[in-house]
Amino acid sequence: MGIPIYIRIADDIKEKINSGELKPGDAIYSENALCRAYNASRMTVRRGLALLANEGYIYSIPGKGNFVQEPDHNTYTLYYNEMKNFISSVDKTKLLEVNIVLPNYKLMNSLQVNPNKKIISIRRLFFTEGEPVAYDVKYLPYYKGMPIVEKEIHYATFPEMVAKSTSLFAIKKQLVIYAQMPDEEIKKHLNIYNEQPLMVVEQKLYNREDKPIGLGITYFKADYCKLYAESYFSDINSNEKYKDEDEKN
Amino acid sequence: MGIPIYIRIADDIKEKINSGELKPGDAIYSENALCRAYNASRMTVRRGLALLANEGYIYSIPGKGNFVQEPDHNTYTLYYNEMKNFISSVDKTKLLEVNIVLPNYKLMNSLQVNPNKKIISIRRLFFTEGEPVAYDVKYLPYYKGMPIVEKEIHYATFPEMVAKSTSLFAIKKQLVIYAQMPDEEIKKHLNIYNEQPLMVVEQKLYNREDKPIGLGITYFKADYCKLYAESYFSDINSNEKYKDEDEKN
DNA sequence: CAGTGGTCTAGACCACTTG
DNA sequence: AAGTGGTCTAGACCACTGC
Repeated sequence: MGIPIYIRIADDIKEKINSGELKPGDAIYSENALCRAYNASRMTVRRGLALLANEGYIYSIPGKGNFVQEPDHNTYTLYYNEMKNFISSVDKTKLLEVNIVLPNYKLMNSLQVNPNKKIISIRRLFFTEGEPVAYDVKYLPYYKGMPIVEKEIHYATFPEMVAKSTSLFAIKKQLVIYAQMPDEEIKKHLNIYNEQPLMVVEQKLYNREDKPIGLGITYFKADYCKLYAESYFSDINSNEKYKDEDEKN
Repeated sequence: MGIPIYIRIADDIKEKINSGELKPGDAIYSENALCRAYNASRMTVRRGLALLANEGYIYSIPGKGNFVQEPDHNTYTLYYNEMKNFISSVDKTKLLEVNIVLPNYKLMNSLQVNPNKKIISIRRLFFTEGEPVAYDVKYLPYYKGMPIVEKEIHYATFPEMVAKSTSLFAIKKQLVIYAQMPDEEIKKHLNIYNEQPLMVVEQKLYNREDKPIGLGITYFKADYCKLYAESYFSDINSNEKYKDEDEKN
């Protein structure tokens, strides 16, 4: 049969955990016991256990054994792209303003810069099918040799704008998400006449040295922004390619 | 030196990727080449590469090689607990109503049940320091032997309420997050007198067979709900325990 | 002390891609 | 045919926990 042993081991144990036969805190059979049970070498058994550990199912205590992990049910995978969310896609942007400013107190704090540091501020409107759907402000501390091209200003997402020099891998990001009523200026830009709230997404970018390299605040018309998240582990179970054979058994 | 070889291999390659020396699409040295370079066996080299693959840095094509992955900069890790968010913690709940209802159209659709299926509906208020901060509704299809105890109704989070029978592992969850104005009933319950929006979080739970087993909708007063998310890979870099030694080099 | 997990080796065979 | 990654073995030594 084509299913690798380590996958079978992982799936079997996973099944025991999902079905409740093994509960958080319970010990797994020892690696040597699993070797005998599956007639496999220890490296193969350990590979199976490594899979489970990566997916958050088990943890190990050296000298004691492998144990079922308490699942973290507060952690989700969130998909967020300022230009493309669950219900709408930005197809046009309008540049309202590009400016060099000095930081106010909040910016100094957020970007960890001194009061004399020049900050590039970019204000944009996002459109979906002719309708203004979001008002967007980006602040980036100005560093030498920072090439901001017109095309980027219009269509690049924030990480793409900032990551010209370093690799996108190196960038750490934080989001803070909340609801808010629009002020008069935003109401004007987004054509809001009734009482309608905003979804606000603050995006903060850090470089490899944990230094802030950008702050973006996007104000979405509530109607045009739903965010979507799902359980952290969407079961990377028996790597798809074995799914069919799996069902036959 | 105490740092395992496979960690060193992974860190070295990670460094090349983070610094931009290796770009997405580039090929890594072959496994055999890395064996020679680090004077290590192939299993050890492969273990290092497995680390990188797990963290999304590289992927492999059998027969060809290992390649640097295009980073997914739209994926975040979101922390969400209905009882405890970024800025406030629920310290009291008030049960407004527990009811057995028949599903309306939206519920039938959401929970994939027929019109005669009995649904348990639970309406609660969440308080923080005496202040009502959220209005919460849960719908769970009623199944035999479903023990809902008073204590759970007050203080359990949704996954905990539902997961009495199966393991929490088996539960898949989806969140949809949006902003909305409160209707009159919610305004009343949450003591909202001015124009203040709500953060709404819909939480849908599925069992192992992908069948919906619960729908929860939580309406937070905007002031009391900020959600927080960060880059998917918070650098599980050189496993903490090696951090110090790492810096010495 | 025996048993556990953590690291590592030096081979093997396979399926695949490339020239 | 040579090189690549994918799976697997049968050992080894270590540090650790428990009795």
